[in-house]
Amino acid sequence: MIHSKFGFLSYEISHVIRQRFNKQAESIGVTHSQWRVLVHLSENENCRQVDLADILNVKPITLVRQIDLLEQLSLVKRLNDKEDRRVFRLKLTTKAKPIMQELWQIADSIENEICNMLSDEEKGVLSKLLITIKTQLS
Amino acid sequence: MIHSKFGFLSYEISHVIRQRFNKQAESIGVTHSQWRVLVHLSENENCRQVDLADILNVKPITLVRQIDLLEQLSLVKRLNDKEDRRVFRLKLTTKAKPIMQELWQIADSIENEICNMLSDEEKGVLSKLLITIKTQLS
DNA sequence: GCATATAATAAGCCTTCCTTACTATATGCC
DNA sequence: GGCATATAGTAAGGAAGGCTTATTATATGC
Repeated sequence: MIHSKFGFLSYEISHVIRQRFNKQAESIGVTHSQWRVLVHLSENENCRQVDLADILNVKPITLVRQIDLLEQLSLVKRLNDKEDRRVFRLKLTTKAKPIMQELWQIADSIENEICNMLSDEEKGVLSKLLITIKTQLS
Repeated sequence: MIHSKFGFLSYEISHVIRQRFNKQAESIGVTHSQWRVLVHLSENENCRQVDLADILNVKPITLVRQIDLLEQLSLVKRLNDKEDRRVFRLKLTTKAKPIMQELWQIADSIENEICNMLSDEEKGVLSKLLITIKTQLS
């Protein structure tokens, strides 16, 4: 039955979440995908584009476009690596910090809506199971 | 912590699943999104485009393009409604049936990979929680 | 010092999604 | 009957996310 397929369920859920996020973050000018880049970058500052693309599960060329946009928004900087002149090291700008806080607030508000549907225990179980899957998928 | 956010987790998981599905279904010429249309249509045969768009959580114009493509592949037919000349009723073609079986097999194989990561009990709990969320989200 | 590998990117394409605006048809109301 | 309003589908056009293939510059291994 379709309704018990994780593939479908996780898609349907993340689809709705993405839509809500995009709507609320529209005024900030950052999409859910771009926010995903920012978040993973903030956890891996100073990484190379090729590393971040790998973390994000996209091809390097896909990330190039996104970094281009984020650089235009002055949220991300490409810094030359001293040891390897081919590579850029990625950094969040100081301007990015407060904007990311706003984005986290949006994410939190959506997250809270979902959390209200579950008990504390259920929340814990769900997180654990999803983390298990995510870890093993990559 | 990012790693315990359902929004992120469900996205990351469905992102990987979508990629795998698209790769395996490439030879069939159907994307994950198009398959999503087919599945929801098969559960709501003879519905109007506007109804299906609503089910899929997309705007009618978005569905128009997808139906166009699926019609080109001879997987879906638009039938005139006798009572309301503005509407089309959507149907899967006979050609769609075997192709959907192939697609279900791909989906099942991906699903099984995930299921192997969990115990039977965990699977049941996860389904239940995700269904709770999905139901309340819409 | 040459062959091979790698990082970033350009060109160009497809799909998904949208906003806005149009056409045809239904429907409610006078 | 006839007009106002609502609704179903779609054209036009655009943004974003994703890709393949090929190019350039630089590293690196032999």
